[in-house]
Amino acid sequence: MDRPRVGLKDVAQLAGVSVKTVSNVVNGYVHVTPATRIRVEAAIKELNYRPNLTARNLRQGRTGIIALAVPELDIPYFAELARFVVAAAEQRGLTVLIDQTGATREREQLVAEGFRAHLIDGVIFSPLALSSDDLAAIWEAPSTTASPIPTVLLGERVHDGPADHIAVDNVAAAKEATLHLAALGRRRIAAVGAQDDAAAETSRLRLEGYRLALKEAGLPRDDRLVVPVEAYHRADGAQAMAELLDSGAAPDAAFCFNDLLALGALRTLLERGHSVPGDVALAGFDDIEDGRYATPTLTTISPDKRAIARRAVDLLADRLAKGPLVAAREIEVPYRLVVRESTGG
Amino acid sequence: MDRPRVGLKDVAQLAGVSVKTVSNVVNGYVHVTPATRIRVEAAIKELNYRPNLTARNLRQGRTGIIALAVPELDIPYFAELARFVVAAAEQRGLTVLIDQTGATREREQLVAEGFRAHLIDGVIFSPLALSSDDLAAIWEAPSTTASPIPTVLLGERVHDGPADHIAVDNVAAAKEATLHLAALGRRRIAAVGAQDDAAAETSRLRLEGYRLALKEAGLPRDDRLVVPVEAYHRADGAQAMAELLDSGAAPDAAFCFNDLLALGALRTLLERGHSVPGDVALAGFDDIEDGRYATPTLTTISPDKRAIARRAVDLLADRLAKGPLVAAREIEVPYRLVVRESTGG
DNA sequence: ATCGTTGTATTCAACGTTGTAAAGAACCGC
DNA sequence: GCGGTTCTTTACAACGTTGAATACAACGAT
Repeated sequence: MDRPRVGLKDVAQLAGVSVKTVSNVVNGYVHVTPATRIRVEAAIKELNYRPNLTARNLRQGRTGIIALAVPELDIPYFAELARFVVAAAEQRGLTVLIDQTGATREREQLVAEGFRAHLIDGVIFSPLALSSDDLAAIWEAPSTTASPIPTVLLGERVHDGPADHIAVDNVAAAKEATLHLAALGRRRIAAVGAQDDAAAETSRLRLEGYRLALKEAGLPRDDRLVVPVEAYHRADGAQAMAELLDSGAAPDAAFCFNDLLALGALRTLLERGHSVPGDVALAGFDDIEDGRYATPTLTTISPDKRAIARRAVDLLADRLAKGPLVAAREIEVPYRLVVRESTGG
Repeated sequence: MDRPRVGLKDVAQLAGVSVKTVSNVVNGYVHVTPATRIRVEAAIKELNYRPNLTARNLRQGRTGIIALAVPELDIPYFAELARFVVAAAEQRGLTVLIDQTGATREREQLVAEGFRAHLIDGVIFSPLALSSDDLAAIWEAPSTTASPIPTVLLGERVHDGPADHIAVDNVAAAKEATLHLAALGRRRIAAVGAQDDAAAETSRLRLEGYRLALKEAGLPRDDRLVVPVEAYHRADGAQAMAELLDSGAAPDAAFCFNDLLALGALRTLLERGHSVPGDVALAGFDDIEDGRYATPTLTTISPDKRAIARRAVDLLADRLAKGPLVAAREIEVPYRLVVRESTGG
């Protein structure tokens, strides 16, 4: 490693001024003579000086890095979200470090406990494996002294926790999607994506919305139409739909708890010669780009991902500035039902 | 910010030893009496001490962070790649910071010039907008003193540059895909994804492979079958296929330079009532999960993404350890043609 | 002239960590 | 016991930066 490290000191020497003056120039401090400023800038250029961010961070006690903790990057919803988060953070001068939890309890726990503390200022966290109770437990007794790392939660909500929270109204959205299917005249509407796991808050809420919709539409509740899944990937959707068809439950529509499940289900339906939406209408959740190019295109609930990202970064930046004094905030972002071909749009 | 920062000092005081001793315990230094070790560990636990990575990094001159610079995270190929890179890096104790260039010259230039120097130790870089010449130019005259940041290039290759390089044999792969289409008896095979931009090395190589295949199969070269695109997204593929069909070029197959283009093209074909592979057979490149669930499923070239990621991290880690002395290395990773329904597999 | 005021530049200490050198303790062989 | 070795711990100085306090001019206003 023979990289010749250039520091303020070297620049100062070359320009014939003090270290601090160079620092002032670099940071755009006002009271510097044009003459010295020019001299210093020339020296900076000549030596190709770059401020050492590590040192700056150490001095200032903050790193300007925030973490985005998501299950997996190759889940399109999270990839799209990540893009918006990175963009929003950049606008505020923050750098995003992405942490993949793989949706495992172990890794999510690390995140909640402040893994990489001192390296990141805060975290935007989308937990899947941890329940609200888990999170609450971690935050209540992490230690006697340190307060938890500033956190913005996406999806899960922790009552009375220190973290801000952003989400769409899952119940209302799921209900609206299901009602849309009912409005097409479908009577045997399946729900794909139930999860036993107590941690699966999202699944619970969407199932609740689905059931409310059935009731409101005057449709009977038939639990054979509710299909559990391992995870929310295409493969799970495909398998779930296969089970559903094999079970003889004879659905004429399905509300899938996310778009990947819907795309998997779609694949199974088409593979077996069913027509969509003719035989079975399909609706998903997330509005990933994928669904806009599937054939048929996918009806879905479209949460405002840009808003989620922007507000998450805003909340976090605000909390970083103001400290843990600010009470936890609760933000609801809008969504809309996008009707496409898979429900005969 | 009333986060009570706990440092080695505090632990040392509580345990009644020197700061350095605590540091030794933390770093697993051998010569520490069991007795003191226990005392120190107790103190660490009581205060919930976490080493300040920033300070450690400053002291050691390296951060343990590497950047992965990709065009956009929500391009599935890069999302999948990112997942593998993050995983591989973690195994080596490195943290990955993801930089989105948006495929813009400006941002890619920053990356090549060592943006965030001092914050990252090295970078795995997948350039789209910069040509080999651009990169070479940047590396040759960045400054008289500083050497460029350790870099592993994915895709683009810079002759005689200081960066390691990893890629599949684009020409051979493209040729194989095209020959596969020819072997089905297709005679009017289109190429979707040409780009005028001199920077588009990937496009050039795949086009070359396509043309070699035509020659080898004894098919005439018809440039009306070569369709240029703006970018490599689904929308571009959809539009390109529309133009192709409208132009009267009457293709009976298309080799798309990536899977997203193929999926876009597929959408257009189905939307207009053409059958795939009946009327037009389709092949893509990248083997993103998406293509495995499309209907029809997508024939594609599958580069070994896990290998790309692992080797990229290996090369970078090696270079970090050994410094710029090591000569630039050239790695070719394997690929295979995966035949699926879109070519009647 | 003298005193403040304002503008410019500097010195000093500190952020939390670790490498180096060296001090102190314990033990060995003679 | 004495010099020498090994083990354990420590003091100190750095890494590169910036905030606080301060020195030094130059300038009006008294």
